[in-house]
Amino acid sequence: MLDIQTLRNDLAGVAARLATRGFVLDTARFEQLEGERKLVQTRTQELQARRNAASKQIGFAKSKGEDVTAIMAEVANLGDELKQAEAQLAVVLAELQALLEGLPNTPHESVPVGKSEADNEEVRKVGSKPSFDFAVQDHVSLGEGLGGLDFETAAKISGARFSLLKGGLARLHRALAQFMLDTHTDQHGYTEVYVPYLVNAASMRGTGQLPKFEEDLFKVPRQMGEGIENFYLIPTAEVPVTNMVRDEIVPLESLPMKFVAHTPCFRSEAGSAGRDTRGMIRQHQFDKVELVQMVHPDDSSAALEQLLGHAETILQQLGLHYRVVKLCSGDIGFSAAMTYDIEVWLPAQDTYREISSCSSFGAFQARRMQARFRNAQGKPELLHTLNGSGLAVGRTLVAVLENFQQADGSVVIPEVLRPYMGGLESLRGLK
RNA sequence: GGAGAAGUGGCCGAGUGGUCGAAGGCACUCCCCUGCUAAGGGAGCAUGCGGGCAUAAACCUGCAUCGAGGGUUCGAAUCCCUCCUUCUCCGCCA
Repeated sequence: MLDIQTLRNDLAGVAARLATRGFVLDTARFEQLEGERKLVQTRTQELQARRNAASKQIGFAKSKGEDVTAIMAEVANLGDELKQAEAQLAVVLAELQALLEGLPNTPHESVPVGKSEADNEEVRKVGSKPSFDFAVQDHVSLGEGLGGLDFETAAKISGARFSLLKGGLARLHRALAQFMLDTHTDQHGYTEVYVPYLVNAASMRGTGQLPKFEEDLFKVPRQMGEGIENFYLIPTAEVPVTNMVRDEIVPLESLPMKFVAHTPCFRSEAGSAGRDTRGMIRQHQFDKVELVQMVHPDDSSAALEQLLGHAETILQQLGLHYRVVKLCSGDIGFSAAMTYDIEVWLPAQDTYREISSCSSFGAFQARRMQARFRNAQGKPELLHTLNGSGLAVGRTLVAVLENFQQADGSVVIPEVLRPYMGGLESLRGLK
């Protein structure tokens, strides 16, 4: 959520910055709502003040045994007017809030201006493309050849966009997650957390998935008293982990907070019918190791570079070729102020595919969540949040399969994973 | 699932219709005293949103907030209803 003060003080400026990401801010509507709010709020508070003063008088007079009928009569007339004003105020505030919650974050000043993916900036390439003297297979035929990847059974059990891993492949998948977790906890100073996979609407609102992107989420209705309230399956660990600090005021000394979590992620992929239908690239369920940081506002830029480096370490240690892309203003996500994508080389597709997305959100999420720290002056101040995949486990598995495949259809296991694989050096025809 | 108890500021904890946004304590900040450690005295110290303000801080002021949402009342932390959460006991269970 953007700071309403900023909107009041520099509406045109905010509109211009939002325009760089292709968002049109209805400034006239904001001004109209804001004007109405000011009017109604002032009037409501005036009425409340009068009522409070009169009530106080009544109490005071009664305690002295005086007659209060005169004041009572005066206050009685206030009632209806006040109720009406309060109701009107509630409506205006709700509209204003809805408008505010629908506004995306303003891009950081360093973000390149652009319309789409095509305008993203390549920051660097690391490593080099592997060369093959045979016709490469994609991960689907490799996995099926190894007997460890079974989409048909997954489809029978659940439907399209699910996968089933077996034997060595299932273990490799687990090994990847373990390796990532161990690296981030042992070498990068993150605290591992295990978190709920079903969260409430307030949490989704806090990180910005709600109210705008409900169609991307899996909803689980449940009976709550007389009504229905929804749980939501997390689309990323960012949601539960970041919401750990919702409605909290943490001490200055606790910053930066760095958490890592391995969770499944669930996405309805509502808008992507027909895209990436083959293989494990785009699934309703996939595992991800997620890095989350809560930092002092002064440190968030440096923290993003650091977090990006942590994610890159995984690819480097696995020996995978990748590039880092800085997303342009038109391509960054709703809540993000700045985003780097890490794209891994996939030889069978002859292209780079996103395997991690590292973003800084400034105070955008913190403001929605009222997540604060006590600053040096002792005053509560919004903290800054960041997160990034480190990495998407399913896509990493795809990358390992495709990049380390051999002519005979076997796959060499990267050395750093072998301790997690019982010393196994390659996957071949496992049952 | 059944029975009971409880949810108050950073923390502990008083408060059952009226100068209560809230006693007292701890923690914290400032000052005084004290030649270490410790102790003593005084003051300050919730959050959000408005207005003063055309701008940052400070300050003054109004409103709201005592788990959440409704209700009763001139007035609710306090009474009523619904819900949520936590704790204890019983049952069930990975």
